[in-house]
Amino acid sequence: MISTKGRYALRVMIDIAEQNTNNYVALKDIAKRQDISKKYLETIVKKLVDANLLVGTSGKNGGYKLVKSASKYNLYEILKLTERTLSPVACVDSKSAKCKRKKMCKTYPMWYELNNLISKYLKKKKLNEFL
Amino acid sequence: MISTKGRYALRVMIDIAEQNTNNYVALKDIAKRQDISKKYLETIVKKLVDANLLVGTSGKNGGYKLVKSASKYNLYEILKLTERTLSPVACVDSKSAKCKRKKMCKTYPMWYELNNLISKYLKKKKLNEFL
DNA sequence: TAATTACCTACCAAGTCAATAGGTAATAGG
DNA sequence: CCTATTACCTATTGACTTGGTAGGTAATTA
Repeated sequence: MISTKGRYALRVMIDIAEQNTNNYVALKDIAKRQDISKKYLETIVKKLVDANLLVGTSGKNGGYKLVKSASKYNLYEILKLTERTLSPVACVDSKSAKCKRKKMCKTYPMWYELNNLISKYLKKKKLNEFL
Repeated sequence: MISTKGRYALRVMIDIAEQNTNNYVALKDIAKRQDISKKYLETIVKKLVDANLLVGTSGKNGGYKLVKSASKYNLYEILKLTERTLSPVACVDSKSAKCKRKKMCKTYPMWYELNNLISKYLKKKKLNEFL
Protein backbone atom coordinates (compact mmCIF):
# COMPACT_ATOMS: atom_id res chain seq x y z
CA MET A 1 0.00 0.00 0.00
CA ILE A 2 1.16 3.47 -0.82
CA SER A 3 1.61 5.46 2.38
CA THR A 4 0.36 8.89 3.30
CA LYS A 5 3.83 10.19 2.50
CA GLY A 6 3.43 9.15 -1.11
CA ARG A 7 -0.06 10.50 -1.43
CA TYR A 8 0.97 13.76 0.19
CA ALA A 9 4.06 14.07 -1.99
CA LEU A 10 1.88 13.85 -5.05
CA ARG A 11 -0.53 16.45 -3.69
CA VAL A 12 2.35 18.81 -2.94
CA MET A 13 3.66 18.48 -6.47
CA ILE A 14 0.23 19.15 -7.91
CA ASP A 15 -0.28 22.10 -5.59
CA ILE A 16 2.94 23.74 -6.69
CA ALA A 17 2.15 23.08 -10.34
CA GLU A 18 -1.29 24.56 -9.86
CA GLN A 19 0.05 27.86 -8.61
CA ASN A 20 1.30 28.29 -12.14
CA THR A 21 3.98 30.78 -11.16
CA ASN A 22 7.70 30.98 -11.46
CA ASN A 23 7.95 32.21 -7.87
CA TYR A 24 8.78 29.92 -4.99
CA VAL A 25 5.77 28.47 -3.23
CA ALA A 26 6.00 28.50 0.59
CA LEU A 27 5.38 25.23 2.39
CA LYS A 28 3.25 27.06 4.92
CA ASP A 29 0.75 27.88 2.21
CA ILE A 30 0.81 24.40 0.71
CA ALA A 31 0.17 22.92 4.14
CA LYS A 32 -2.79 25.22 4.65
CA ARG A 33 -4.34 24.54 1.24
CA GLN A 34 -3.86 20.80 1.50
CA ASP A 35 -4.77 20.64 5.16
CA ILE A 36 -1.67 18.68 6.08
CA SER A 37 0.68 19.37 9.01
CA LYS A 38 3.50 21.57 7.77
CA LYS A 39 5.93 19.80 10.06
CA TYR A 40 5.07 16.49 8.49
CA LEU A 41 5.31 17.87 5.00
CA GLU A 42 8.84 19.03 5.69
CA THR A 43 10.06 15.46 5.89
CA ILE A 44 8.32 14.64 2.63
CA VAL A 45 9.45 17.67 0.68
CA LYS A 46 13.02 17.03 1.69
CA LYS A 47 12.96 13.80 -0.28
CA LEU A 48 11.67 15.62 -3.32
CA VAL A 49 14.44 18.18 -3.06
CA ASP A 50 17.14 15.56 -2.49
CA ALA A 51 16.01 13.79 -5.64
CA ASN A 52 16.03 17.04 -7.59
CA LEU A 53 12.33 16.98 -8.34
CA LEU A 54 11.97 20.29 -6.54
CA VAL A 55 14.31 23.13 -5.74
CA GLY A 56 13.94 25.08 -2.52
CA THR A 57 15.22 28.39 -1.25
CA SER A 58 15.17 29.95 2.22
CA GLY A 59 14.20 33.37 3.42
CA LYS A 60 11.43 35.77 2.62
CA ASN A 61 9.61 34.78 -0.58
CA GLY A 62 11.34 31.44 -0.28
CA GLY A 63 9.72 28.08 -0.82
CA TYR A 64 9.76 25.42 -3.47
CA LYS A 65 9.33 25.25 -7.20
CA LEU A 66 9.38 22.67 -9.96
CA VAL A 67 12.55 22.13 -11.94
CA LYS A 68 10.81 21.10 -15.16
CA SER A 69 7.37 21.36 -16.69
CA ALA A 70 4.57 19.37 -15.08
CA SER A 71 4.20 17.16 -18.13
CA LYS A 72 7.72 15.86 -17.60
CA TYR A 73 7.02 14.38 -14.14
CA ASN A 74 5.59 10.91 -13.89
CA LEU A 75 4.04 9.40 -10.79
CA TYR A 76 6.56 6.62 -10.51
CA GLU A 77 9.51 8.94 -9.96
CA ILE A 78 7.60 10.83 -7.29
CA LEU A 79 6.20 7.89 -5.38
CA LYS A 80 9.33 5.80 -5.36
CA LEU A 81 10.96 8.45 -3.19
CA THR A 82 8.57 8.04 -0.32
CA GLU A 83 7.83 4.34 -0.52
CA ARG A 84 10.13 1.61 0.64
CA THR A 85 9.01 -0.21 -2.47
CA LEU A 86 6.40 0.07 -5.18
CA SER A 87 6.42 -3.65 -5.87
CA PRO A 88 3.28 -5.59 -5.00
CA VAL A 89 5.31 -8.46 -3.56
CA ALA A 90 8.80 -8.95 -2.16
CA CYS A 91 9.53 -11.50 -4.89
CA VAL A 92 9.85 -8.81 -7.56
CA ASP A 93 11.37 -6.15 -5.32
CA SER A 94 15.03 -5.41 -5.83
CA LYS A 95 15.44 -4.26 -2.22
CA SER A 96 14.10 -7.48 -0.72
CA ALA A 97 16.09 -10.62 -0.12
CA LYS A 98 16.16 -12.86 -3.16
CA CYS A 99 13.98 -15.92 -3.01
CA LYS A 100 15.88 -19.06 -3.85
CA ARG A 101 12.74 -20.67 -5.23
CA LYS A 102 12.39 -17.95 -7.83
CA LYS A 103 13.50 -20.05 -10.78
CA MET A 104 11.15 -22.91 -10.04
CA CYS A 105 8.34 -20.82 -8.58
CA LYS A 106 5.04 -21.19 -10.40
CA THR A 107 3.77 -17.86 -9.12
CA TYR A 108 6.75 -15.66 -9.90
CA PRO A 109 5.83 -14.89 -13.53
CA MET A 110 2.40 -13.71 -12.43
CA TRP A 111 3.85 -11.39 -9.78
CA TYR A 112 6.28 -10.09 -12.34
CA GLU A 113 3.46 -9.35 -14.75
CA LEU A 114 1.43 -7.59 -12.07
CA ASN A 115 4.42 -5.52 -11.08
CA ASN A 116 4.87 -4.48 -14.69
CA LEU A 117 1.25 -3.51 -14.99
CA ILE A 118 1.49 -1.19 -11.99
CA SER A 119 4.85 0.32 -12.90
CA LYS A 120 3.77 1.05 -16.42
CA TYR A 121 0.62 2.73 -15.24
CA LEU A 122 2.52 4.96 -12.84
CA LYS A 123 5.25 5.83 -15.32
CA LYS A 124 2.73 6.77 -17.96
CA LYS A 125 0.74 9.03 -15.67
CA LYS A 126 2.11 12.58 -15.81
CA LEU A 127 1.74 15.41 -13.32
CA ASN A 128 0.01 17.77 -15.76
CA GLU A 129 -2.88 15.33 -16.02
CA PHE A 130 -3.95 16.46 -12.56
CA LEU A 131 -4.25 20.13 -13.33
CA MET B 1 2.48 -5.02 -0.61
CA ILE B 2 1.10 -8.50 -0.53
CA SER B 3 2.42 -10.33 2.52
CA THR B 4 4.04 -13.72 2.81
CA LYS B 5 0.70 -15.01 4.03
CA GLY B 6 -0.89 -14.15 0.71
CA ARG B 7 1.91 -15.57 -1.36
CA TYR B 8 1.95 -18.74 0.72
CA ALA B 9 -1.82 -19.10 0.50
CA LEU B 10 -1.59 -19.08 -3.24
CA ARG B 11 1.20 -21.63 -3.23
CA VAL B 12 -0.81 -23.91 -0.97
CA MET B 13 -3.79 -23.73 -3.28
CA ILE B 14 -1.63 -24.52 -6.28
CA ASP B 15 0.07 -27.35 -4.44
CA ILE B 16 -3.22 -29.00 -3.60
CA ALA B 17 -4.50 -28.54 -7.13
CA GLU B 18 -1.29 -30.04 -8.49
CA GLN B 19 -1.71 -33.26 -6.55
CA ASN B 20 -4.63 -33.86 -8.86
CA THR B 21 -6.36 -36.25 -6.50
CA ASN B 22 -9.67 -36.41 -4.77
CA ASN B 23 -7.97 -37.45 -1.53
CA TYR B 24 -7.19 -35.02 1.22
CA VAL B 25 -3.72 -33.52 1.05
CA ALA B 26 -1.90 -33.34 4.40
CA LEU B 27 -0.47 -30.02 5.46
CA LYS B 28 2.70 -31.75 6.58
CA ASP B 29 3.39 -32.73 2.98
CA ILE B 30 2.51 -29.34 1.58
CA ALA B 31 4.84 -27.69 4.08
CA LYS B 32 7.64 -30.00 3.06
CA ARG B 33 7.17 -29.53 -0.66
CA GLN B 34 6.81 -25.78 -0.37
CA ASP B 35 9.54 -25.44 2.24
CA ILE B 36 7.37 -23.37 4.56
CA SER B 37 6.93 -23.90 8.30
CA LYS B 38 3.92 -26.12 8.86
CA LYS B 39 3.05 -24.19 12.00
CA TYR B 40 2.88 -20.96 10.06
CA LEU B 41 0.85 -22.54 7.28
CA GLU B 42 -1.75 -23.61 9.81
CA THR B 43 -2.72 -20.01 10.42
CA ILE B 44 -2.99 -19.39 6.72
CA VAL B 45 -4.93 -22.48 5.79
CA LYS B 46 -7.44 -21.75 8.49
CA LYS B 47 -8.48 -18.63 6.64
CA LEU B 48 -8.96 -20.61 3.46
CA VAL B 49 -11.15 -23.12 5.28
CA ASP B 50 -13.17 -20.45 7.06
CA ALA B 51 -13.89 -18.86 3.70
CA ASN B 52 -14.90 -22.20 2.23
CA LEU B 53 -12.17 -22.24 -0.36
CA LEU B 54 -10.84 -25.44 1.12
CA VAL B 55 -12.36 -28.20 3.18
CA GLY B 56 -10.33 -30.03 5.80
CA THR B 57 -10.69 -33.22 7.73
CA SER B 58 -8.79 -34.59 10.72
CA GLY B 59 -7.28 -37.99 11.42
CA LYS B 60 -5.33 -40.45 9.35
CA ASN B 61 -5.49 -39.64 5.64
CA GLY B 62 -6.86 -36.28 6.64
CA GLY B 63 -5.82 -32.97 5.17
CA TYR B 64 -7.28 -30.43 2.80
CA LYS B 65 -8.87 -30.46 -0.60
CA LEU B 66 -10.42 -28.03 -3.03
CA VAL B 67 -14.16 -27.54 -3.06
CA LYS B 68 -14.39 -26.69 -6.74
CA SER B 69 -12.28 -27.07 -9.86
CA ALA B 70 -9.08 -25.03 -10.07
CA SER B 71 -10.41 -22.98 -12.96
CA LYS B 72 -13.13 -21.60 -10.71
CA TYR B 73 -10.74 -19.98 -8.22
CA ASN B 74 -9.44 -16.51 -8.92
CA LEU B 75 -6.51 -14.87 -7.18
CA TYR B 76 -8.55 -12.05 -5.74
CA GLU B 77 -10.73 -14.30 -3.61
CA ILE B 78 -7.68 -16.10 -2.26
CA LEU B 79 -5.53 -13.07 -1.52
CA LYS B 80 -8.21 -10.94 0.05
CA LEU B 81 -8.40 -13.46 2.89
CA THR B 82 -4.86 -12.95 4.04
CA GLU B 83 -4.39 -9.27 3.29
CA ARG B 84 -5.79 -6.47 5.35
CA THR B 85 -6.50 -4.81 2.04
CA LEU B 86 -5.70 -5.25 -1.61
CA SER B 87 -6.11 -1.56 -2.34
CA PRO B 88 -3.00 0.38 -3.35
CA VAL B 89 -4.02 3.33 -1.17
CA ALA B 90 -6.28 3.93 1.81
CA CYS B 91 -8.35 6.36 -0.26
CA VAL B 92 -9.98 3.55 -2.22
CA ASP B 93 -10.07 1.01 0.59
CA SER B 94 -13.46 0.30 2.12
CA LYS B 95 -11.90 -0.66 5.46
CA SER B 96 -9.99 2.59 5.90
CA ALA B 97 -11.41 5.78 7.32
CA LYS B 98 -13.09 7.87 4.68
CA CYS B 99 -11.19 10.90 3.51
CA LYS B 100 -13.29 14.03 3.65
CA ARG B 101 -11.38 15.53 0.73
CA LYS B 102 -12.41 12.68 -1.52
CA LYS B 103 -14.94 14.66 -3.53
CA MET B 104 -12.61 17.52 -4.27
CA CYS B 105 -9.41 15.47 -4.43
CA LYS B 106 -7.57 15.71 -7.72
CA THR B 107 -5.76 12.44 -7.16
CA TYR B 108 -8.68 10.25 -6.14
CA PRO B 109 -9.80 9.28 -9.66
CA MET B 110 -6.30 8.12 -10.49
CA TRP B 111 -6.10 5.94 -7.37
CA TYR B 112 -9.50 4.56 -8.21
CA GLU B 113 -8.35 3.67 -11.70
CA LEU B 114 -5.19 2.02 -10.43
CA ASN B 115 -7.18 0.02 -7.92
CA ASN B 116 -9.44 -1.19 -10.69
CA LEU B 117 -6.51 -2.20 -12.81
CA ILE B 118 -5.12 -4.38 -10.03
CA SER B 119 -8.44 -5.89 -8.97
CA LYS B 120 -9.36 -6.81 -12.49
CA TYR B 121 -6.03 -8.47 -13.06
CA LEU B 122 -6.37 -10.57 -9.92
CA LYS B 123 -9.98 -11.51 -10.55
CA LYS B 124 -9.22 -12.63 -14.08
CA LYS B 125 -6.29 -14.81 -13.09
CA LYS B 126 -7.46 -18.32 -12.30
CA LEU B 127 -5.81 -21.04 -10.25
CA ASN B 128 -5.59 -23.52 -13.12
CA GLU B 129 -3.30 -21.14 -14.98
CA PHE B 130 -0.56 -22.11 -12.54
CA LEU B 131 -0.66 -25.83 -13.17
C1' DT C 1 -7.01 -47.50 21.49
C1' DA C 2 -3.26 -45.39 19.41
C1' DA C 3 -1.50 -42.81 15.75
C1' DT C 4 -2.41 -39.15 12.88
C1' DT C 5 -4.08 -35.02 11.51
C1' DA C 6 -6.62 -30.70 11.75
C1' DC C 7 -7.81 -27.02 14.76
C1' DC C 8 -7.45 -23.54 18.71
C1' DT C 9 -5.46 -19.70 21.78
C1' DA C 10 -1.89 -17.08 23.09
C1' DC C 11 2.37 -14.79 22.65
C1' DC C 12 6.59 -12.24 21.00
C1' DA C 13 10.32 -9.60 18.53
C1' DA C 14 11.28 -6.69 14.86
C1' DG C 15 10.04 -3.41 11.70
C1' DT C 16 7.27 0.39 9.75
C1' DC C 17 4.37 4.40 9.79
C1' DA C 18 2.47 8.78 11.00
C1' DA C 19 3.48 12.47 13.33
C1' DT C 20 5.74 15.75 16.66
C1' DA C 21 9.51 18.46 18.93
C1' DG C 22 12.92 21.66 19.03
C1' DG C 23 16.11 23.49 17.06
C1' DT C 24 19.90 25.87 13.13
C1' DA C 25 21.05 28.00 8.66
C1' DA C 26 20.08 30.84 4.77
C1' DT C 27 17.94 34.75 2.48
C1' DA C 28 15.42 38.99 1.31
C1' DG C 29 13.25 43.39 2.61
C1' DG C 30 13.22 47.39 5.28
C1' DC D 1 22.87 45.81 9.25
C1' DC D 2 18.99 43.68 11.46
C1' DT D 3 14.95 41.10 11.66
C1' DA D 4 11.37 38.41 9.93
C1' DT D 5 10.77 34.65 7.18
C1' DT D 6 11.57 30.50 5.34
C1' DA D 7 13.93 26.16 4.40
C1' DC D 8 16.55 22.60 6.50
C1' DC D 9 18.37 19.27 10.21
C1' DT D 10 18.28 15.53 14.01
C1' DA D 11 15.92 12.94 17.16
C1' DT D 12 12.03 10.76 19.28
C1' DT D 13 7.55 8.60 20.10
C1' DG D 14 3.35 5.55 20.19
C1' DA D 15 0.56 2.64 17.62
C1' DC D 16 0.20 -0.91 14.52
C1' DT D 17 1.46 -4.81 11.49
C1' DT D 18 4.03 -8.67 10.19
C1' DG D 19 6.24 -13.03 10.40
C1' DG D 20 6.72 -16.57 13.14
C1' DT D 21 6.64 -19.73 17.44
C1' DA D 22 4.66 -22.39 21.42
C1' DG D 23 1.86 -25.63 23.43
C1' DG D 24 -1.90 -27.51 23.53
C1' DT D 25 -7.11 -29.93 22.27
C1' DA D 26 -10.41 -32.23 19.17
C1' DA D 27 -11.56 -35.30 15.53
C1' DT D 28 -10.94 -39.35 12.69
C1' DT D 29 -9.35 -43.69 10.96
C1' DA D 30 -6.82 -48.08 10.91
